[in-house]
Amino acid sequence: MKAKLIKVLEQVVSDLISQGSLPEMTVPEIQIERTKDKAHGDFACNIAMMLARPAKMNPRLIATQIIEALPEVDFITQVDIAGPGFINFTLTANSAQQIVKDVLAAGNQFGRNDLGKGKRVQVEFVSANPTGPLHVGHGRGAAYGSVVSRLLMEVGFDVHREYYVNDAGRQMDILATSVWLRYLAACGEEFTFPSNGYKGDYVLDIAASLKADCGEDLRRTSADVFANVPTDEPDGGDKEQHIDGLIVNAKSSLGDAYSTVFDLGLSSIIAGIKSDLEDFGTEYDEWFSERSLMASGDVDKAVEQLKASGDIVEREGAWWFKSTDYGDEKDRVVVRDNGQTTYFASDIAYHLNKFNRGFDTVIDVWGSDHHGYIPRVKASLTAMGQDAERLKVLLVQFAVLYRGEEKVAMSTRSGQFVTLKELQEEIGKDAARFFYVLRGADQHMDFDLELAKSQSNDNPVYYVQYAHARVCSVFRQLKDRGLSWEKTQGEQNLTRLSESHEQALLTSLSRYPEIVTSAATNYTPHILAHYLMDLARDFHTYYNAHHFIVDDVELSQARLTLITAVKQVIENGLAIIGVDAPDTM
RNA sequence: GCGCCUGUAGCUCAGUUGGAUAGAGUACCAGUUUCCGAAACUGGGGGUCACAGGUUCGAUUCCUGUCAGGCGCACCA
Repeated sequence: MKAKLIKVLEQVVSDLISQGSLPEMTVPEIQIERTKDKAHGDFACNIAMMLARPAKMNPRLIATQIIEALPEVDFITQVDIAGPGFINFTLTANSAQQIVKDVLAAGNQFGRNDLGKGKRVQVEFVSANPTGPLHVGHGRGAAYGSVVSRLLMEVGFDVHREYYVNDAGRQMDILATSVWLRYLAACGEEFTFPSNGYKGDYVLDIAASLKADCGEDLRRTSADVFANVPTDEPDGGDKEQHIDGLIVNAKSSLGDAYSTVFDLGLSSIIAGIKSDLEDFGTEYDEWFSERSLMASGDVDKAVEQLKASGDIVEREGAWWFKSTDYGDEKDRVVVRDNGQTTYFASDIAYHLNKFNRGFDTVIDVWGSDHHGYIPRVKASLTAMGQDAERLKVLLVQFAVLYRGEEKVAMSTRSGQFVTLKELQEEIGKDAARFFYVLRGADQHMDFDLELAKSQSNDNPVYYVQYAHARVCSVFRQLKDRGLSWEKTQGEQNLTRLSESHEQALLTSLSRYPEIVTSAATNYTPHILAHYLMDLARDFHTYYNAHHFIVDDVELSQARLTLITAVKQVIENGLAIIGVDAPDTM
């Protein structure tokens, strides 16, 4: 309807210009928006005010001319001038009611469109290091990434969801060594656990299953394990050198068996992450391994390509990517002087790999602490002849955890954190997802655990779910009374929906497709969550003001038809967010 | 010091891409159930949109500066 109106107005303005009623000028893009206040009709247009300056005419005068020249439009009943020169349009009652039929006809497809035209989009999100279970900080990225993915599917993109597994590198060696040390302790060896090792309970669990698998085959004496290892930090040494020394000893004394420990640690943690995400309503199409990227030679190839183009040069024994040539603030090391490639080298290869897989758009969802990383990744893509604009990095700000007034410190290393699993068990998947998605991603978020736990009934998600359950309850009541809903009869009597509460609901329903499109194209799931709360409120208000099962059969059927449409839209919206729409609470 | 994000009601946050009298939730106060679920509804108070300039018909929104908070500035990942 909006688009139709815009077309009509464009025609009118260009006619006025050719008639000489308006001077020659370039006409700005015509915008139609929904009014905030019902007194201003349903749609408003500000074109008269936009034209006032170039035309050097009074905006109200221009508006008058436009209205006079306006042809009949079938779904508009009234056109007014208001304020400084707004043109307000009021819809006919018929066109407002049409939305109910549209919703019921489309069912769970209502809200979908083909804006994306099947273009392929990759969304990579969470991608936390597999060195421990996911914690609540990852939850926000998981909720955000998965809802953005679903929104993009809803508007017609072919979406590929991916988790990048950082299964290479030093952190993984620290994990493997931590597991082995816990295993040795379980075998009876006595020593002080390194301050920089992973101390979480999950490491103990993995060590226990290692012992169950291998018995004491991997046992070495603690004297051997700690031989020639620099002292740890608490003893006046360096914790990094201490743990690196332990890694070296682990690799040499275990030999081939080291990979047994390493792989058990990795696979245990990945399995845990997968099941935590699944429980959290977050699915993936692919788990992409960093090691596979190295094994395939992609990392070396990417580095060679950039060496050939002169973008990677040797300096002080290391190889540097000259990202300053592309606007970054400093150059970045890709191959260290010890010959090892950096994480950034893998990332260059990974992003090239993504682009080569033929995605039209590549989306990375990152924690905001990685924002400094964007220029160098884009720079590397540009250097390799790719269009860096195709990469969109969406930053998610941190959720700061509180227990009441007290801030919760989180560290994977010390093992003191609240896991995503724990959060789910405390407040449930639905509440957690809705809560995370309720705020804009670029908004710093305070997440008070006490509040989320103790007042979980006040969580907005229940408000929306309750609206859905209430509709279901009405239909249970209908059945109990031996009555039934006749869709055809209801649709024929939609003109009976004349109460202000009903008008408000019709307007809210008609907004849904625009909300989905806007949420998807702007990557802003929170506006969908807010919309659902608004719709639920409109429904609850209506519920309290009017009865649906009434003696007037035609009116009753019309109302039942309306609330069925409301139920459908709530279902569709909640499905995108990944929250259940229960029939009873 | 430089860069990114943020600053809106006591608190947590929206604000439809620059529009009309800045809105919700929560908290507080006062009300609403013989009737489809009160996890609901109705009403009330509460604001220098951090501050100062600028752009224009019009600024919470865009630009500049100042102040405040978060994060980042490794041959770590």
